Amino acid sequence: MTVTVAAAERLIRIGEVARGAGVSVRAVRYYEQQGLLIAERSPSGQRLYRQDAIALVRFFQQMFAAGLTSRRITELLPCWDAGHTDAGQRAMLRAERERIQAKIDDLQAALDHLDKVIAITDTHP
Amino acid sequence: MTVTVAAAERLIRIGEVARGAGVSVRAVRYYEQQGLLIAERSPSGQRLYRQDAIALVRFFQQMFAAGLTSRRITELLPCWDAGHTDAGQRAMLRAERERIQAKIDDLQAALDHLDKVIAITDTHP
DNA sequence: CTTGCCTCTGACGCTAGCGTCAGGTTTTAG
DNA sequence: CTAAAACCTGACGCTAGCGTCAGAGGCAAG
Repeated sequence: MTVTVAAAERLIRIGEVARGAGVSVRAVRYYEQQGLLIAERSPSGQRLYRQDAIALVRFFQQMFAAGLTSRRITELLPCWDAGHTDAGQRAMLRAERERIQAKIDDLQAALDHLDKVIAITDTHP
Repeated sequence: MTVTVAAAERLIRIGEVARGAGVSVRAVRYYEQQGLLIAERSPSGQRLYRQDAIALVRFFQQMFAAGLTSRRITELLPCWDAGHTDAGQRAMLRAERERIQAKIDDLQAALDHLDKVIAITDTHP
Protein backbone atom coordinates (compact mmCIF):
# COMPACT_ATOMS: atom_id res chain seq x y z
CA MET A 1 0.00 0.00 0.00
CA THR A 2 1.29 3.43 -0.91
CA VAL A 3 0.93 6.50 1.21
CA THR A 4 1.32 9.77 -0.69
CA VAL A 5 2.75 12.57 1.36
CA ALA A 6 1.89 15.82 -0.36
CA ALA A 7 5.25 17.54 -0.70
CA ALA A 8 3.92 21.03 0.13
CA GLU A 9 4.93 22.56 -3.19
CA ARG A 10 6.13 26.12 -3.03
CA LEU A 11 3.74 28.31 -4.96
CA ILE A 12 4.98 31.23 -6.97
CA ARG A 13 3.36 34.48 -8.03
CA ILE A 14 2.74 35.79 -11.48
CA GLY A 15 5.91 37.86 -11.74
CA GLU A 16 8.10 34.87 -11.14
CA VAL A 17 6.22 32.88 -13.75
CA ALA A 18 6.59 35.67 -16.26
CA ARG A 19 10.30 36.19 -15.67
CA GLY A 20 10.90 32.45 -15.64
CA ALA A 21 9.23 31.95 -18.97
CA GLY A 22 10.45 35.16 -20.53
CA VAL A 23 7.06 36.72 -21.15
CA SER A 24 5.19 39.68 -19.72
CA VAL A 25 2.90 39.57 -16.73
CA ARG A 26 0.15 40.77 -19.01
CA ALA A 27 0.67 37.73 -21.20
CA VAL A 28 0.26 35.34 -18.29
CA ARG A 29 -2.98 37.03 -17.27
CA TYR A 30 -4.12 36.77 -20.85
CA TYR A 31 -3.46 33.03 -20.86
CA GLU A 32 -5.68 32.66 -17.83
CA GLN A 33 -8.39 34.72 -19.48
CA GLN A 34 -8.22 32.36 -22.46
CA GLY A 35 -8.53 29.34 -20.20
CA LEU A 36 -4.99 28.14 -20.78
CA LEU A 37 -3.64 28.48 -17.28
CA ILE A 38 -5.76 28.14 -14.15
CA ALA A 39 -4.28 29.70 -11.03
CA GLU A 40 -5.13 29.36 -7.40
CA ARG A 41 -5.75 32.54 -5.51
CA SER A 42 -4.31 33.77 -2.25
CA PRO A 43 -6.77 35.12 0.32
CA SER A 44 -6.05 38.60 -0.96
CA GLY A 45 -6.75 37.59 -4.54
CA GLN A 46 -3.25 37.21 -5.94
CA ARG A 47 -2.61 34.45 -8.43
CA LEU A 48 -0.55 31.51 -7.20
CA TYR A 49 1.07 29.03 -9.55
CA ARG A 50 2.97 25.80 -9.23
CA GLN A 51 6.50 25.81 -10.62
CA ASP A 52 5.58 23.76 -13.66
CA ALA A 53 3.52 26.72 -14.82
CA ILE A 54 6.75 28.16 -16.17
CA ALA A 55 7.33 25.17 -18.42
CA LEU A 56 3.69 25.32 -19.44
CA VAL A 57 3.97 28.95 -20.48
CA ARG A 58 7.08 28.11 -22.49
CA PHE A 59 5.07 25.41 -24.18
CA PHE A 60 2.33 27.91 -25.00
CA GLN A 61 4.89 30.20 -26.58
CA GLN A 62 6.19 27.38 -28.69
CA MET A 63 2.71 26.49 -29.88
CA PHE A 64 1.89 30.13 -30.60
CA ALA A 65 5.04 30.36 -32.65
CA ALA A 66 3.87 27.27 -34.50
CA GLY A 67 0.66 29.03 -35.41
CA LEU A 68 -1.78 27.42 -33.00
CA THR A 69 -4.40 29.66 -31.46
CA SER A 70 -5.07 29.70 -27.75
CA ARG A 71 -8.39 28.07 -28.51
CA ARG A 72 -6.70 25.10 -30.15
CA ILE A 73 -4.24 24.80 -27.33
CA THR A 74 -7.02 24.61 -24.76
CA GLU A 75 -8.66 21.89 -26.80
CA LEU A 76 -5.43 19.92 -26.88
CA LEU A 77 -4.35 20.43 -23.29
CA PRO A 78 -6.15 17.28 -22.08
CA CYS A 79 -3.87 15.23 -24.34
CA TRP A 80 -1.03 16.79 -22.51
CA ASP A 81 -1.42 16.58 -18.77
CA ALA A 82 -4.12 13.93 -18.50
CA GLY A 83 -4.13 10.39 -19.80
CA HIS A 84 -7.52 10.99 -21.34
CA THR A 85 -7.54 11.48 -25.11
CA ASP A 86 -10.42 10.77 -27.44
CA ALA A 87 -10.29 10.13 -31.16
CA GLY A 88 -11.15 13.71 -32.04
CA GLN A 89 -8.28 15.08 -30.05
CA ARG A 90 -5.82 12.66 -31.59
CA ALA A 91 -7.05 13.69 -35.02
CA MET A 92 -6.57 17.34 -34.14
CA LEU A 93 -3.06 16.63 -32.97
CA ARG A 94 -2.23 15.02 -36.28
CA ALA A 95 -3.87 17.84 -38.22
CA GLU A 96 -1.80 20.45 -36.40
CA ARG A 97 1.27 18.36 -36.97
CA GLU A 98 0.61 18.40 -40.71
CA ARG A 99 0.00 22.15 -40.68
CA ILE A 100 3.31 22.76 -38.99
CA GLN A 101 5.15 20.45 -41.36
CA ALA A 102 3.62 22.25 -44.33
CA LYS A 103 4.64 25.57 -42.83
CA ILE A 104 8.20 24.35 -42.42
CA ASP A 105 8.26 23.31 -46.05
CA ASP A 106 6.97 26.72 -47.13
CA LEU A 107 9.58 28.47 -45.05
CA GLN A 108 12.30 26.27 -46.46
CA ALA A 109 11.21 27.15 -49.97
CA ALA A 110 11.24 30.84 -49.10
CA LEU A 111 14.69 30.42 -47.60
CA ASP A 112 16.00 28.74 -50.73
CA HIS A 113 14.50 31.53 -52.77
CA LEU A 114 16.20 34.16 -50.64
CA ASP A 115 19.49 32.29 -50.78
CA LYS A 116 19.42 32.42 -54.55
CA VAL A 117 18.87 36.16 -54.43
CA ILE A 118 21.72 36.51 -51.94
CA ALA A 119 24.04 34.49 -54.15
CA ILE A 120 23.23 36.73 -57.10
CA THR A 121 23.67 39.98 -55.21
CA ASP A 122 26.95 38.74 -53.76
CA THR A 123 28.55 37.66 -57.02
CA HIS A 124 26.96 40.59 -58.81
CA PRO A 125 27.57 43.64 -56.64
CA MET B 1 24.50 45.99 -83.60
CA THR B 2 21.32 44.79 -81.96
CA VAL B 3 17.89 46.13 -82.64
CA THR B 4 15.35 45.44 -79.92
CA VAL B 5 11.83 45.06 -81.17
CA ALA B 6 9.46 45.62 -78.28
CA ALA B 7 7.30 42.51 -78.33
CA ALA B 8 4.04 44.35 -77.52
CA GLU B 9 3.36 42.48 -74.31
CA ARG B 10 -0.25 41.65 -73.62
CA LEU B 11 -1.38 43.46 -70.50
CA ILE B 12 -3.78 41.84 -68.08
CA ARG B 13 -6.29 43.23 -65.65
CA ILE B 14 -6.44 42.79 -61.92
CA GLY B 15 -8.83 39.86 -61.92
CA GLU B 16 -6.53 37.78 -64.04
CA VAL B 17 -3.59 38.59 -61.79
CA ALA B 18 -5.57 37.62 -58.72
CA ARG B 19 -6.83 34.34 -60.14
CA GLY B 20 -3.41 33.53 -61.54
CA ALA B 21 -1.70 34.02 -58.21
CA GLY B 22 -4.49 32.57 -56.11
CA VAL B 23 -5.23 35.68 -54.10
CA SER B 24 -8.12 38.10 -53.91
CA VAL B 25 -8.51 41.21 -56.02
CA ARG B 26 -8.55 43.17 -52.78
CA ALA B 27 -5.12 41.77 -51.92
CA VAL B 28 -3.64 42.95 -55.21
CA ARG B 29 -5.00 46.45 -54.66
CA TYR B 30 -3.54 46.35 -51.18
CA TYR B 31 -0.12 45.50 -52.57
CA GLU B 32 -0.28 48.54 -54.78
CA GLN B 33 -1.30 50.69 -51.86
CA GLN B 34 1.76 49.43 -49.98
CA GLY B 35 3.99 50.23 -52.91
CA LEU B 36 4.74 46.64 -53.78
CA LEU B 37 3.20 46.51 -57.21
CA ILE B 38 2.95 49.47 -59.54
CA ALA B 39 0.34 49.18 -62.28
CA GLU B 40 -0.24 51.13 -65.45
CA ARG B 41 -3.70 52.51 -65.95
CA SER B 42 -6.03 52.27 -68.89
CA PRO B 43 -7.64 55.51 -70.13
CA SER B 44 -10.69 54.64 -68.04
CA GLY B 45 -8.60 54.11 -64.94
CA GLN B 46 -8.38 50.33 -64.78
CA ARG B 47 -5.16 48.75 -63.59
CA LEU B 48 -3.07 47.01 -66.22
CA TYR B 49 -0.32 44.55 -65.36
CA ARG B 50 2.33 42.64 -67.21
CA GLN B 51 2.15 38.86 -66.95
CA ASP B 52 5.10 38.62 -64.62
CA ALA B 53 2.98 40.41 -62.04
CA ILE B 54 1.48 37.00 -61.27
CA ALA B 55 4.86 35.56 -60.35
CA LEU B 56 5.59 38.68 -58.35
CA VAL B 57 2.43 38.31 -56.32
CA ARG B 58 3.29 34.68 -55.66
CA PHE B 59 6.65 35.87 -54.42
CA PHE B 60 4.97 38.36 -52.11
CA GLN B 61 2.85 35.59 -50.67
CA GLN B 62 5.90 33.49 -50.02
CA MET B 63 7.64 36.35 -48.25
CA PHE B 64 4.54 37.14 -46.20
CA ALA B 65 4.40 33.50 -45.15
CA ALA B 66 8.03 33.81 -44.14
CA GLY B 67 7.14 36.67 -41.84
CA LEU B 68 8.36 39.65 -43.86
CA THR B 69 6.24 42.77 -43.80
CA SER B 70 5.26 44.59 -46.95
CA ARG B 71 7.56 47.37 -45.84
CA ARG B 72 10.56 45.06 -45.77
CA ILE B 73 9.64 43.61 -49.13
CA THR B 74 9.55 47.05 -50.72
CA GLU B 75 12.96 47.76 -49.27
CA LEU B 76 14.32 44.55 -50.73
CA LEU B 77 12.66 44.71 -54.13
CA PRO B 78 15.59 46.58 -55.71
CA CYS B 79 17.80 43.55 -54.96
CA TRP B 80 15.34 41.56 -56.91
CA ASP B 81 14.56 43.10 -60.25
CA ALA B 82 17.44 45.56 -60.56
CA GLY B 83 21.14 44.88 -60.50
CA HIS B 84 21.57 47.65 -57.99
CA THR B 85 22.17 46.52 -54.40
CA ASP B 86 23.94 48.48 -51.71
CA ALA B 87 25.58 47.14 -48.56
CA GLY B 88 22.58 47.92 -46.39
CA GLN B 89 20.26 45.91 -48.57
CA ARG B 90 22.60 42.94 -48.63
CA ALA B 91 22.78 43.09 -44.84
CA MET B 92 18.99 43.14 -44.64
CA LEU B 93 18.78 40.16 -46.92
CA ARG B 94 21.08 38.21 -44.66
CA ALA B 95 19.22 39.32 -41.55
CA GLU B 96 15.92 38.12 -42.97
CA ARG B 97 17.57 34.90 -43.97
CA GLU B 98 18.68 34.33 -40.39
CA ARG B 99 15.22 35.17 -39.06
CA ILE B 100 13.64 32.61 -41.33
CA GLN B 101 16.21 29.98 -40.43
CA ALA B 102 15.58 30.60 -36.74
CA LYS B 103 11.86 30.32 -37.32
CA ILE B 104 12.32 27.01 -39.10
CA ASP B 105 14.31 25.73 -36.15
CA ASP B 106 11.61 26.84 -33.73
CA LEU B 107 8.95 25.16 -35.80
CA GLN B 108 10.99 21.98 -35.98
CA ALA B 109 11.31 21.96 -32.20
CA ALA B 110 7.57 22.46 -31.85
CA LEU B 111 7.01 19.64 -34.31
CA ASP B 112 9.26 17.29 -32.36
CA HIS B 113 7.44 18.26 -29.21
CA LEU B 114 4.07 17.49 -30.78
CA ASP B 115 5.35 14.22 -32.16
CA LYS B 116 6.30 13.10 -28.69
CA VAL B 117 2.83 13.90 -27.47
CA ILE B 118 1.33 12.02 -30.39
CA ALA B 119 3.50 9.00 -29.68
CA ILE B 120 2.34 8.99 -26.08
CA THR B 121 -1.34 9.38 -26.87
CA ASP B 122 -1.11 6.65 -29.49
CA THR B 123 0.56 4.04 -27.34
CA HIS B 124 -1.44 5.18 -24.32
CA PRO B 125 -5.05 5.54 -25.49
C1' DC C 1 -30.14 48.76 -75.38
C1' DT C 2 -29.59 46.11 -71.65
C1' DT C 3 -27.91 42.39 -69.19
C1' DG C 4 -24.20 40.78 -66.63
C1' DC C 5 -19.62 40.68 -65.24
C1' DC C 6 -15.54 43.31 -64.15
C1' DT C 7 -13.50 47.26 -62.25
C1' DC C 8 -13.11 51.63 -59.55
C1' DT C 9 -12.64 54.49 -54.96
C1' DG C 10 -13.37 55.07 -50.26
C1' DA C 11 -14.07 53.44 -45.73
C1' DC C 12 -15.19 50.58 -41.88
C1' DG C 13 -14.52 45.74 -39.74
C1' DC C 14 -11.92 41.87 -38.15
C1' DT C 15 -8.54 38.84 -35.57
C1' DA C 16 -5.08 37.62 -31.96
C1' DG C 17 -1.84 38.38 -28.71
C1' DC C 18 -0.68 41.16 -26.21
C1' DG C 19 0.96 46.77 -24.67
C1' DT C 20 -0.39 50.28 -21.93
C1' DC C 21 -2.51 53.49 -19.10
C1' DA C 22 -5.74 54.34 -14.77
C1' DG C 23 -6.71 53.83 -10.19
C1' DG C 24 -6.54 50.98 -6.27
C1' DT C 25 -4.72 47.00 -2.83
C1' DT C 26 -0.89 43.98 -1.04
C1' DT C 27 3.54 42.43 0.03
C1' DT C 28 8.16 43.20 1.14
C1' DA C 29 12.54 45.71 2.46
C1' DG C 30 14.66 48.81 5.48
C1' DC D 1 6.06 52.57 9.95
C1' DT D 2 6.84 53.75 5.40
C1' DA D 3 8.22 53.63 0.81
C1' DA D 4 9.01 50.84 -3.06
C1' DA D 5 7.84 47.05 -5.64
C1' DA D 6 4.53 43.85 -7.02
C1' DC D 7 -0.14 42.70 -7.71
C1' DC D 8 -5.18 43.50 -8.87
C1' DT D 9 -9.31 44.68 -12.28
C1' DG D 10 -11.06 46.88 -16.17
C1' DA D 11 -10.71 48.86 -20.58
C1' DC D 12 -8.92 50.97 -24.65
C1' DG D 13 -5.03 50.72 -28.32
C1' DC D 14 -2.21 48.57 -31.74
C1' DT D 15 -0.61 46.00 -35.96
C1' DA D 16 -1.07 43.81 -40.61
C1' DG D 17 -3.20 41.82 -44.19
C1' DC D 18 -6.74 41.70 -45.90
C1' DG D 19 -12.74 40.99 -45.99
C1' DT D 20 -16.65 43.32 -47.02
C1' DC D 21 -20.13 46.54 -48.06
C1' DA D 22 -21.66 50.89 -50.70
C1' DG D 23 -22.26 53.34 -54.68
C1' DA D 24 -20.76 54.22 -59.35
C1' DG D 25 -18.57 53.49 -63.85
C1' DG D 26 -16.66 50.33 -67.88
C1' DC D 27 -17.09 46.64 -71.50
C1' DA D 28 -18.23 42.65 -74.44
C1' DA D 29 -22.43 39.87 -76.03
C1' DG D 30 -26.98 39.23 -77.69
